[in-house]
Amino acid sequence: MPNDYTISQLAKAAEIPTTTIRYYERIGLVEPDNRSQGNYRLYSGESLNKLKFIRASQAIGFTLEDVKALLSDDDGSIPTCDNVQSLIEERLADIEQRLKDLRRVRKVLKNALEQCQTQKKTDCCQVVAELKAQ
Amino acid sequence: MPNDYTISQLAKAAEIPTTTIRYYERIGLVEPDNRSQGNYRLYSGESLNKLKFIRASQAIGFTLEDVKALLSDDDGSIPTCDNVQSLIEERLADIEQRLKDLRRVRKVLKNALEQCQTQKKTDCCQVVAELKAQ
DNA sequence: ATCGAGGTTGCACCTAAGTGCAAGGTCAAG
DNA sequence: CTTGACCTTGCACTTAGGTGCAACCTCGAT
Repeated sequence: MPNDYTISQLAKAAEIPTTTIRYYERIGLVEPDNRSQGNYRLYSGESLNKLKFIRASQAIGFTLEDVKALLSDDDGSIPTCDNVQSLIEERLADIEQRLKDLRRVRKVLKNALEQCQTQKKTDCCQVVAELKAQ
Repeated sequence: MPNDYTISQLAKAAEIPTTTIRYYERIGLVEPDNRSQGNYRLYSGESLNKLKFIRASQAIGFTLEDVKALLSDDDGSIPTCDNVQSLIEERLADIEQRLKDLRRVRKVLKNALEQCQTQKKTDCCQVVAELKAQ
């Protein structure tokens, strides 16, 4: 793991646009570890890990605000167990709810589609009316 | 079903803020059926149905753009069967994918939480490191 | 020394689905 | 005829997660 990335090297390694990395800096997520003479941002391998962590966290549904909370406490220190645990629990509850909603919606749509198909297209748009009645 | 609602009467009946109704008008979703002398918007029961339909469609995951397509074709006429059907099919595929993603995420989070709990809180934030490895 | 690639900053803009506000017009009751 | 509730318009702002651009700076190679 090299220890001095320019922003575009980091971007390439993390598969994130440089503009997005600067955006993360703006919102206080990732800071360069250093600056070159010419004021170029310089990053360590740590930063690469951090970026990967951010993307992984996003992929499992955390917002960037959540990630910020996961990465550091209010006072800038390491987050407490309770913080981490309750964030995870919140996300889980959230996900269960979304699963429930999606299954309900899937049922409605499947019904509608079936209607759509059995109507032999003579009055498929009946379906729209059906949806109205939901 | 009365036949002349002012905007706030309609809003109350549909349980949608007046501001939102005006917003729907701005984006071409719902137009008042008439105007009073004083230039007040006047709506019919049809409009009430339309609003209910919009909310029902949103609840099953259609965007307002989708709803627009469901409510009228490009030329302003009734949508064709094919239009309706393919919109529904798209939404279904979408939902299946989201269900898959959410189940995966749920698994990751459940693992993390378990780690979190079995660590007896001595090093709960290990979990963060685990997530990094995803 | 100069050229092009890549860096810097600040600022504006994007989507989606609204919300908020100000300045003014209307309506019904008292 | 005034008061208060409701309506009108237009415009700006919101959240989240970025993208795009202009004007300028730096670096390495030729």
